[in-house]
Amino acid sequence: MLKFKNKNHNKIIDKTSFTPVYYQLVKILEKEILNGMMPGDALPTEHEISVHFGISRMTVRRAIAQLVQAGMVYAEKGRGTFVAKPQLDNLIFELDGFYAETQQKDMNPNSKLLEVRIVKADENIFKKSSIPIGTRCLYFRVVRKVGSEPLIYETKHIVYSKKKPLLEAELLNSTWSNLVANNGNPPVRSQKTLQVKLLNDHEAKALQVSPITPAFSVEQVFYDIDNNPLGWGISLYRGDRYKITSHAGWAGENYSKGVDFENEQ
Amino acid sequence: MLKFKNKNHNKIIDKTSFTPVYYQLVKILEKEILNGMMPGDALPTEHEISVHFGISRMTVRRAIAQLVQAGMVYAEKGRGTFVAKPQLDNLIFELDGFYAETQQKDMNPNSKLLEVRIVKADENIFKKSSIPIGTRCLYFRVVRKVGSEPLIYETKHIVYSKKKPLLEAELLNSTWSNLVANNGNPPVRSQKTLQVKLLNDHEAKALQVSPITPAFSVEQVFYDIDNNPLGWGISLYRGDRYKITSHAGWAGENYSKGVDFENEQ
DNA sequence: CAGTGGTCTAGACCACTAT
DNA sequence: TAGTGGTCTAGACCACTGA
Repeated sequence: MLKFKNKNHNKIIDKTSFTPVYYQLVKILEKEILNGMMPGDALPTEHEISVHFGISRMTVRRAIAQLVQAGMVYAEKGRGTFVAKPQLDNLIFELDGFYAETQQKDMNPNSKLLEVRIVKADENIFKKSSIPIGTRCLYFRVVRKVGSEPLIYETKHIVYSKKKPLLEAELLNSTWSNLVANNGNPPVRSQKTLQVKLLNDHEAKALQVSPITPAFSVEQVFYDIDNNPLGWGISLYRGDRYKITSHAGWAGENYSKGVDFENEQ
Repeated sequence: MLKFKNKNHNKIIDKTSFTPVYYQLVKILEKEILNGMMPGDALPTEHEISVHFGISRMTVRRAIAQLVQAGMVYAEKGRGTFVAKPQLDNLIFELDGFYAETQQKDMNPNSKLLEVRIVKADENIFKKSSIPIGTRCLYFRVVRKVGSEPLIYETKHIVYSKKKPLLEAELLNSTWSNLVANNGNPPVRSQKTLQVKLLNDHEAKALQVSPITPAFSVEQVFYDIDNNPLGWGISLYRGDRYKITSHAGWAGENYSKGVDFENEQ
């Protein structure tokens, strides 16, 4: 019997199952680690595991690789594989939902185009985005609402091409990267900066809040494959309405992560 | 000769090299994709690649798996493997540096303990952290500075155990998760919330800024393996000094990501 | 020295896609 | 039906660790 440090292991792998063997093993090892193993404890060797379950060592390695990827274990050449200490001090926030959350949920999301026009990039735009001075850009401002409540204020510049004129509906509904891709030269990378800012009078008015309301500022620059800037935008998210949650470590069943914008306090 | 859509491929794999074959192939494929392939284009089949380079299909699969992991390509059963469209609209910010950056850089980082005492968890603490009302907690407040400039204001509660008394130096210098681990019941997961807040008078005074300064608020709760809360803390980062940068898409050489706290604007 | 994880091979069978 | 990616095997050799 294979010993997982504290107790005999009696799980079995069903080779006829539709779920892959390596994945069954991942789940077995996860459970074994969660129930009674401590950081630093050694897992059985790959050879032991493969013999015990009657599977190939390559399959065992695939399962372990997945646990390494998840940060649950680490392997050391010539020594063994060990339970890792959960990494809890690094903070990773995913802001996918910043946009998506407002869109779903039959909350009547809607947007208002405040201004559109063609501008030539000036010193300021160049400094922020490295778009060369004089470049013709499509400039527009949008307020995004849920119901009658404004939540996001966006200011964007897109390097202009006559190829395809953009319709108002596109400006409001396309994703940022799709808009930037408009001229056929697709963006392949983007640089983002997250800051906190106090809204100025103008922004506060557009968002219908008092001018001293704090806000998340997300600034993005998109580049094509040759590192030419294609677009630059700043989105302001009302700080009184948005918070970002994140989770780290060995997730239990109740894993969650996302953005709320309907919060107390 | 293997055709990578646009041109003949003349790279070669050195099987005697110290760098693994699969990794050489990853780099070759990356270069091939960056130079002239577009999202949606098909890669050569795994079989074609293995024959062309004279390597096993399993090794080819390992290289491709790495590209899938990186989000550069995607595979479809029965169809083939294709170049992916870079995901640029989801925002992922890593705040590892929030702490680390201030520590390095011979910038004379230093911390000041404002208060320590034992408290019993009240209604408010319970609501924020789910630490049961009445639980004895170590409560302390710290200001972290670089040189003479205060940057971070922290308020923390740790579920108290008599096991190991904590020294002042530990409170100031240990990582948050190490402090929480003090009582021998290690934290295995944490929940975090990022918000923007206006500093109140008390916080602003501690950070030596005007009270209407906005700040990042990072709130963390640590749990043990049985989902018992072990600690709860709020860190306030001066919004005028911190910004968080992030990068997405097909990284060129000049990949960068992190936290700056010495910024213009 | 024996044991470990890291790499790699040359097959095999499968489910799926397209024709 | 032919071709694709997904899984799995039973070996092999290597570099590294520890006694």
